[in-house]
Order: sequence, then C-alpha cells, then structure tokens
Amino acid sequence: MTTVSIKDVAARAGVSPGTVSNVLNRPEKVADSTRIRVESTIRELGFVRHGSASTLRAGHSRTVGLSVIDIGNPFFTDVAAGVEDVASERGYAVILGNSSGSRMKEERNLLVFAEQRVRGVLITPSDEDPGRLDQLRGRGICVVLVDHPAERSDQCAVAVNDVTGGSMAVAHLLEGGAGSLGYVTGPPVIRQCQDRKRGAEQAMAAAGREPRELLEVAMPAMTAKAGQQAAEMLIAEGTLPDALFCANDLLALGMLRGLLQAGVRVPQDVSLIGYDDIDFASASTVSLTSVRQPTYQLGRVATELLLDECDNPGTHAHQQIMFQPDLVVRESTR
Amino acid sequence: MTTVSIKDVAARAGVSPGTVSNVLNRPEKVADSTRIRVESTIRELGFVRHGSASTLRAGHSRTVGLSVIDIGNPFFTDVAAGVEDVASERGYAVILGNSSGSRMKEERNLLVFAEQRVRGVLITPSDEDPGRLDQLRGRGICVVLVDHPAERSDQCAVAVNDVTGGSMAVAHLLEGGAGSLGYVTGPPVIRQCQDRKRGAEQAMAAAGREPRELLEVAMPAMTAKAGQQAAEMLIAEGTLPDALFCANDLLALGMLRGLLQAGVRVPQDVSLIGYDDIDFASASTVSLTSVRQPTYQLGRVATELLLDECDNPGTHAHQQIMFQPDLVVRESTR
DNA sequence: CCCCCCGATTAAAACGTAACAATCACAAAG
DNA sequence: CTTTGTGATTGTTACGTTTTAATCGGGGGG
Repeated sequence: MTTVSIKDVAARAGVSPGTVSNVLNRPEKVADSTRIRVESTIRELGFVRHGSASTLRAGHSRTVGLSVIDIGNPFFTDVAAGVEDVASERGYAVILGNSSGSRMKEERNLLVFAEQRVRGVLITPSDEDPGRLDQLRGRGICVVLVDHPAERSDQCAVAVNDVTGGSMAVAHLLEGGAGSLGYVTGPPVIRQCQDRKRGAEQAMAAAGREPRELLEVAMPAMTAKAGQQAAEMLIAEGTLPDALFCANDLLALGMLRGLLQAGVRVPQDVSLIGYDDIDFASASTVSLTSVRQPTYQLGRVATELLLDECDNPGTHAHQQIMFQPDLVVRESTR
Repeated sequence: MTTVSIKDVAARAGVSPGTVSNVLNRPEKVADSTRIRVESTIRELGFVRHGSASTLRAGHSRTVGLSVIDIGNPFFTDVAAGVEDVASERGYAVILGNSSGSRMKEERNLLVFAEQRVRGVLITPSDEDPGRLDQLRGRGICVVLVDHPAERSDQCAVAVNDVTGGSMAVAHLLEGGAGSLGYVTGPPVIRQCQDRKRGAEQAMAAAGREPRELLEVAMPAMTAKAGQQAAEMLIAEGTLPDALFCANDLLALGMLRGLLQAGVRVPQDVSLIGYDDIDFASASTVSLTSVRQPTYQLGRVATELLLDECDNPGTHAHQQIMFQPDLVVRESTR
C-alpha cells in the first residue's frame, strides 16, 4: 500500500537520494561499488520509479502517443506493431488512441496525449485540418504524420503513394479486360480514398478510357459489413460493373462475400481487387488481389523519425518519406 | 514552447491557483461567475493540465492499463473497444500494452503501468503465475482479469466458459456425423487452449467416444499462417481427420485456406469449426462455424468492475463473472 | 607540508498540481 | 450592534524526482 520512494532506497542503502537518481539515470557517474549496492537495494525494496514525478521534473516523459483511425483494421494494428517495436527498443512506451474516424474522439485523444506530456505524437489524421497538430507542436510536442503525406516541409511524414496504388489497381483490372469499372470507397473526406480514386482515374485516362465511366460507390464505413451492403446494392440496382476496385481489403472481403452469396462468380463474372493486403486477403478462399503497403515499416520508420526529432532537436532534418505500393495478384482478378 | 501553468491562468483571471484547481476538479465548489471567467481564461491561454503533476500530487492517475496477448487478433481489438468506451465515458485514458504472448514483454508492460501509476490494470494473463499481479496489488493498483477466470475470490475476473465452448464445438461436430476428430491449438500453456480441449474431451466422452481419439495438433502461434501450416502438415502426413476444431478463428481461417488449396472440400470432406466468431469468420467464402463470445461486453464489464473497485474501494465487492458462449452454425460444418 | 585537482557524493531547489485549513465577505439571527 | 453561519476563496504544504552547485576525501605535484 505504501509506495517506496527514492528516499527509502537512499536511506536503506546509506546514500543520498541524488545518488539513487544517478544510478537510475546516469550509472556511469557513480562508483561501481555504490552502484551495485544501490541496485540490490532497489530490487530488495521493490522500488519502481514514479514516472509522473520524473516527468514533472524532467519536463517530458518517455512515452509517445499513437492515434489511428480504426484499430479494428489490421492495417493499423500492423502499423502499431512497428511503432511499438521501435519505441520499446528505445525505452519508450506507447499510448494508443483510436479515433474511430471521429474528429471528436481524435481531439480527446490528443488532449490526453498533451496532458500526459508525451514526448511525441504519431498520427494518421482523420481529416485535413492541421490546426490541432500545430497546437501540439506549439507545446513542444513533436508530431509525425503516418500514412499521410506532408503538405509542408516543416514536419516529418511517412506515407505510401496512394495515387500510384490506385493507378496500379485499375491498370491491372483494365489489363484483365475490364469493361465497366467500379470504385467502392469509404467517406470521401478520407484522403486515402480520394488519392486512390485519383490514381484510378489516371489509369483509365492512360488506357484511353473516359475517367467519368468509373462508377463510384461511397459507403459510410470501410468495413466488411459495408462492403457486403455495397454488393447487395449493386446487384439489386443491376449496376454491377465487371471489375471492382475497393478502397481497402475489408470492403473487398465484404464485397466478395456479397457477390458469391448472390451467385456472382469471382473472377469469372467480376474481377475484384482490394487495398492494403491484410493477412485475411490471402486467407480468403478466393484469395484477394490487393495492393500491398509496407505497413509494419510505415510504423517503424515513422517512430524512428519521431524519436530522432525528439532526441536531437538541433540536428534533426525533417523528412517526407513516400513508399511505393506493390500489386499482389491472386485469384480474384482475371 | 513555454508551457502555461495553473498559476498563469490564475494570475490572468485574477484568482488564486487553488481556485483554478477547483474549477478543474470540483466545479461545484466555485461560484458560477468566477468559474466561467476561469474557464474562458483557460481556453484563451490554451492551458492543459499537467497530468504528471496532478498524478504526483493526487497519488494516482486517470489512466488504466490494458495488457492483451495479441493485438493483431480481432478478438482482442473488440475487447479493447469495450474497454476504451467505458474508460472514456468515465474520464479515464487507456494505455494499451501488447504482450505478444511473451512473458518478458508482458512484464515490461506491467512495469510501464506501475511507473505510470495507472489506477488499475486489465489483463489477459499469458500464463498462470499470479505473482506479478499480487505485486501490483501490493502497490495499490487494482487488477481485473479479462478472459480469464479467477482462481481466488479476492479479485475480480470476467471470463467466458471455455470448457462449455469447447464442448459445444465438438458436440456439434459429432452431431454432424464426425468420424475422426482433430483439435488444432496454440501453445499448450495458454489456458484458453487447455480449457477448450477439456470441453472437447468432455463432449466426446458424453457421446460415448474415447477422448484419446482426439488428435491434438499444437502450433507455436495462433495465427492464420499457423493454421495453414497445420493443414499442410496434416495433409502431408495423411492424418487429416474428417472434423476439425480450431482453438481460434485465425487458426481456422488458415486451416480453411490450406484445405481448399489442397483440394479438400469444406464441409463435404472435412467439417471445420473455429472459435471467437471474429468478423472475418462470417466474411470468408465458406463461412465459418464458430463459437461466439460476448467480446465487446467482456471489455465493458471488466472495465466497469475495475473502475468500481478503484473508485469505491470500501464498498466494492469482488465479482467473478462467467459468460456463456454461443454456437454459430454456418457453412463450414455438416 | 601545502595546495590543487579530481572523482564521488550530497544538499537543496525546483517542477505543477491537489488538498486542507484558514481566511474573508457578507447576510441573517439574536 | 454583535454574533453566528455560510459559501467562496486563498495560502501553504507536500507529492517524488532531477539537476546544479557545493562539498568531501584523498592522491600527486610542487
């Protein structure tokens, strides 16, 4: 019940609190004999440093905040895995915030990060407003954008080229002999959705097709359920194109199920391509052609940039990194 | 850069720091007129409470720690969603730790929790050793077990009956006319795996079958990849039973893909049942029969118990809650 | 033998907030 | 006019750590 403090350790080991602090933070400053004695006292008493006191005094903590759009999407859990690995290698803890695509929840998470005085924030912003992020930077909290390109050069950002990815997807569908094309997407405010659409249109233009032919179906969520609803809708309306590009794999998997349930064969009747190449894409029975992103790397690199910025504010050079996606062809496309 | 403190707000609003603190923590104690004035000054100056200072002074924080075994498993993201919803309703933030099944990582996460002086910890323990948890309790940190029954009555725990679940699964396979039966599982140290196996054996005994007939295939991980490997192994060895019970849906989905790739028809040749009923279970083309758990509820209830224990240490009565699972029959079983 | 220096250690002063007792203003009761 | 009560506000102290400057104890050079 009574928590043991640095003073208790000091008293027990016969040294001053300052020395215990040194053992904890700059072991090289203290003589080996005392260091060993203090360390064993720490274990003996079960002392655990009071992170808050430490943060208060030091002015910053050993934590970073990670704010993602949908923790239920394997894409983001993979990113989070990369973040966590790098962070824990460097002695940082990760506070994970899930915005669920809601601006309000995102703001609440950022407030928590600010209260906790996290060292830095990794964020996949749910909209384009940079105001909140500048506010954080004004508080001395570094911010790195994840899966989002930087509009400006005074910040770090790690992204994957979604225009290229969209273009690759649709080019592949056209190569397969697609006649009519559809793009199944999420809320249009999401940048990823916009960019992938832009890429899709470019690919159509490059193939001498009229971009406006691309039938857009925007769903309110980017989940498997939404994908299945989209399938039912297209079939009921009789507007089913013979090639479909879904803005992520969850939508595509739902679409796949909806199509098959209605007796539509994939890929014979309809070609289907997803985005992200999540694990389940290859595990679905008609395995899903998809656009792979270096997801785990995205998290790793973003975190490395963030911690570099935190630890070397003087020499740090902002970087805007843009990865390229890969097309992974499987069974769901002709 | 310069952080604005409670004193700055006080000076600007013409009150004492104590009053600002009251506005923040006990608004009812302060006159409406001053409260409004202080609140607007807070907004004007962009003041954000220093969580660490607050925690240091108050002796505890407004955060809870959540330690899960595999954040890549949708089961746990669903649990996490329940946790987060309740926590944020009550003004708590969640620090998420992923143990990846590694005891060392789990310990590191718990250390972070202890350093952060979280108010309480929700944990799906990766093994049966209660030592670390008692240590936390010794520090005044409440602990609630999630998806794990309590061995003792001096703690809260929320679980789902895995013995019943395993039994339901195998009983269903037997009803479908299963001849030979297999159980595809993860590391045997995981309690969930053990309990589901026990249930499976009970169901066999109840049907007059010899429990030892159950072919156990233990994989080192509970992922789709591992499931597919298990399929390849069983097929290569020629020991494929005609009914398979997988310890979770990820294994089952991998198994499904492995079987279909090898030309084994599901459910005609092999009946397949998973566990957890994750979203992807119903989205896979041969939709997966599975054992559904009230996953989101698990997270919600556990968090409610935890916060009750934290906030009313006097009147709190420990509870051990055991939910019952449901069988969800789909296409993958006869 | 004195002085200086060096490494090791310590004392003391913050960091920003919460909580408690003390004070204040003021109105109602006597 | 004094007392009492009440609600609002303030002053002060402590939380546990880090950090800086100060101190200590010797060893070596002069």
